Amino acid sequence: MASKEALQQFHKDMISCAADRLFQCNGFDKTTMDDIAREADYSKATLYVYFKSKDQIMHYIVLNATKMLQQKIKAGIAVSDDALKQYKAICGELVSYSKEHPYYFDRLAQTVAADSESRQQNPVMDEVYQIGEQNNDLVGTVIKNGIEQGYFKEDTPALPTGFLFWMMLSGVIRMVKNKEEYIRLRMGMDDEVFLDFAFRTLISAILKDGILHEE
Amino acid sequence: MASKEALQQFHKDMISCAADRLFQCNGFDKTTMDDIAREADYSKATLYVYFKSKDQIMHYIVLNATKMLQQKIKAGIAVSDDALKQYKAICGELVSYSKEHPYYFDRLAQTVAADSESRQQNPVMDEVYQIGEQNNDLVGTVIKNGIEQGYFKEDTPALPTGFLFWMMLSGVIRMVKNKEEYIRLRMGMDDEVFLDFAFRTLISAILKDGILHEE
Amino acid sequence: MASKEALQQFHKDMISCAADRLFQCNGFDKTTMDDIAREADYSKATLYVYFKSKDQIMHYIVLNATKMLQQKIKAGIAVSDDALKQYKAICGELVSYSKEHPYYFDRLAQTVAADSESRQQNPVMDEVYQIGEQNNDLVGTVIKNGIEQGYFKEDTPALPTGFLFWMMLSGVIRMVKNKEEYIRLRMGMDDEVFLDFAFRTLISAILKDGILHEE
Amino acid sequence: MASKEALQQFHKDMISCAADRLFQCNGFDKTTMDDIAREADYSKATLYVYFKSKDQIMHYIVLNATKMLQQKIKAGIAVSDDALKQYKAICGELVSYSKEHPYYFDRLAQTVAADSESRQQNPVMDEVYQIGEQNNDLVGTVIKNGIEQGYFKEDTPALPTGFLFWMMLSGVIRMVKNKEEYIRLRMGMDDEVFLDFAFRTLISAILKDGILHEE
DNA sequence: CATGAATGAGAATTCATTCAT
DNA sequence: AATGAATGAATTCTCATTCAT
Repeated sequence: MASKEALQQFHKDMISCAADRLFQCNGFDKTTMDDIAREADYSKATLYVYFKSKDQIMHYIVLNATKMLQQKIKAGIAVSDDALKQYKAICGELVSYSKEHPYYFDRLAQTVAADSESRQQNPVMDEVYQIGEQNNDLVGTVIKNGIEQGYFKEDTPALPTGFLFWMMLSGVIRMVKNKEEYIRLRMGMDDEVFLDFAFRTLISAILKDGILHEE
Repeated sequence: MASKEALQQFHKDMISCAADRLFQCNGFDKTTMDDIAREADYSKATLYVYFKSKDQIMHYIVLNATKMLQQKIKAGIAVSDDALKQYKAICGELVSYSKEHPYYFDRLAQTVAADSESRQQNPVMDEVYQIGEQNNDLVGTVIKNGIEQGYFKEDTPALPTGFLFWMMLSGVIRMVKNKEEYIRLRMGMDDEVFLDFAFRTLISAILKDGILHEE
Repeated sequence: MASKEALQQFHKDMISCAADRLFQCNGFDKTTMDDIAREADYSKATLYVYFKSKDQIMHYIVLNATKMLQQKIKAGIAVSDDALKQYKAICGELVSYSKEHPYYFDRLAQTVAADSESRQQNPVMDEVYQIGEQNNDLVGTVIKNGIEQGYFKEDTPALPTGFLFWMMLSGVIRMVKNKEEYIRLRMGMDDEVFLDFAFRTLISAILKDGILHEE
Repeated sequence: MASKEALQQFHKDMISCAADRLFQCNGFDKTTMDDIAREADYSKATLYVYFKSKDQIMHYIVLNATKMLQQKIKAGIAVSDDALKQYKAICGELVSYSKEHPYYFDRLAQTVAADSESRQQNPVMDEVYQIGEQNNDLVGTVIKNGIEQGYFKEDTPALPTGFLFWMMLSGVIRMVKNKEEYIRLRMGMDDEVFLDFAFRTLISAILKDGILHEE
């Protein structure tokens, strides 16, 4: 039976997914363990068999989300060697990711905020932080590629720009999710259209001639 | 006595300021009415004389913060007729504002998210929303100015770009606040330097020649 | 209104007395805060207005009991200058005390057992301990009197004997309370008669001629 | 296979010993079945194969402890025909016993408290009670011996005195265990020295001339 | 027999809110 | 208006016990 550990995994995922759904709708504090038990269709006590505390559930979710996000970024980069195509792919992945885990960006921002002190005490938080750094580096690498490939201005500092892009992209995605209605009403745009506009505008900031030439 | 209402105002401000301080430190959910009463030096029951509920305090704070933010944006615009100077001024105001009300950006993002339905039921939230729209328009106006003054690309859509800038700027400011340490460690930059870098990078996206010429 | 503090006192006493009753019947662990609230006819939340925790209630009870016990011992000593009469009076007081607070001796033994470390952290426990020491000294004083008055063997060490008597007396009282039925059945003695027998036997151990001469 | 029952015995002992260790350290209520399972290195469910409930484990321990105590007392008596030597031997046995099962004295005192009604419903408790009676009788026998041998006052009532001695001895041993530190600090005595002092003082109470002549 | 897994029934504690004065 | 006091309704977490395998 290889299933012993797999079964544990299965239950942890069942629970954390249910929790994730509720956290997304109502927020962490307003979601109770009773709610999670009901949503996951386990007894409340069973939750504590798989997770030591409510916080641990959150950490587990964030860690998973972070790992998945990294997969997406890597997948985006793997699409091509061309920096512009990589950028587009990453943007696409981020959007698809934000559809799957709509509130993850908010949560990630809060979690990674944890100072080094509290991270030291919490190995999960620390792992999240480490992966976050790696993600920044990955985006930085794309920028570097783009400079070498002659797309981006030569004086573009890869790492800070990578980090900045990461922040702006995730910030925009986060907010667009909340303002779909507003965007449609005021700008007559679908949220996907608006995001595409955002991605193009942002990349223009470092393009050599300031203009994105689509193939 | 015209002071009747003024006195009410005074107490409301006393309480909401105390609450704001605590919300910023510990978050909304982790702040109790007891905490607020202690911080404001009122009895807990008195809080309920001036606010119907804890949520009402939050709404009041957000509304005030939104209004103040608008003041800041207007002040930034009033600085000059030159769009670039206005942009810079607004960025500066946003940063100074985020120092004074660090927690506001987060809260605003969440609050304004409220859909039209819940806004209808809550006049305060609706007012917040209205002012938020006005703020977007204000930024849009600056963009329009910049186009007319020949700084920005002619095909820049003023309103969406204004909105996008607003989202990106506030997103960056929010996250930088949480990652000061990381930025210093990994990029060797002060947070203010990084923010300046961010503002310059962003504006390059719509500058005609993609380059910001400082005077 | 001098009653402000007095009222607080009143409620604390109401609650702690109710708790005491339940602790005595069912033990500390098996008594819940709900039980106490019901018994005292307060809401459970109100209990926490007057006591920080369940433990605090226990501490309060023990402290009070200890103080009252000291009163009794002092009263017993005050009865006369004659050591034998003092001894008898103290024994009587202890018995009457054990009727009023039947389970106190058990609890005291446990509480005072606390090592100096945990006492340091708990001022109430420490106070209990201090008073306990004073009680030992008081009994020691009686022994000393008795030696001087020629009742007791001259080589009787006052302090250790005082302490020993205290332990044996309280031990016997504790156990007799639990074994009334057994004593009646097996020895055909009322518990009071048995206790009297115990007190006489014990004092014989240090009487000069080993015999208690009643007046 | 005669071992069927022996094996059951073995497991029951494994479990009850583990439980005993934990009860002694942390008390009955603060020891969980999980703790016991871990300490005994059985699965928690297996505990229920051998004991119907947590209470049953306690009862089993108390019964065993009571039986062992009886062994000790009998051993003490067997040492000699001389009542004084028997007394000393019993005292020594009690002390050694209290070192091995420090928590037992407390528990015994509480358990035996059970009234005849609840004993009827619980055969184990009843057995404990029966053995307790026998123990009292055994001590009573020693007293009787001592009277016949001319050591003790002729009017000493054997049974009540036996019982009294049992209570006082166990009471002292119990409390000394908790107050070692205090005794060392205040009286400059080792706990064993103090106990020896206690035993000598107590026996003096019934010695014909009130003085213990050591050989 | 042995046990991993699941859980019902609490347990202590908290807190926003009400109300009589 | 201001508040001390009181509390209902949760909330997180625990644990003895059961049961299918």
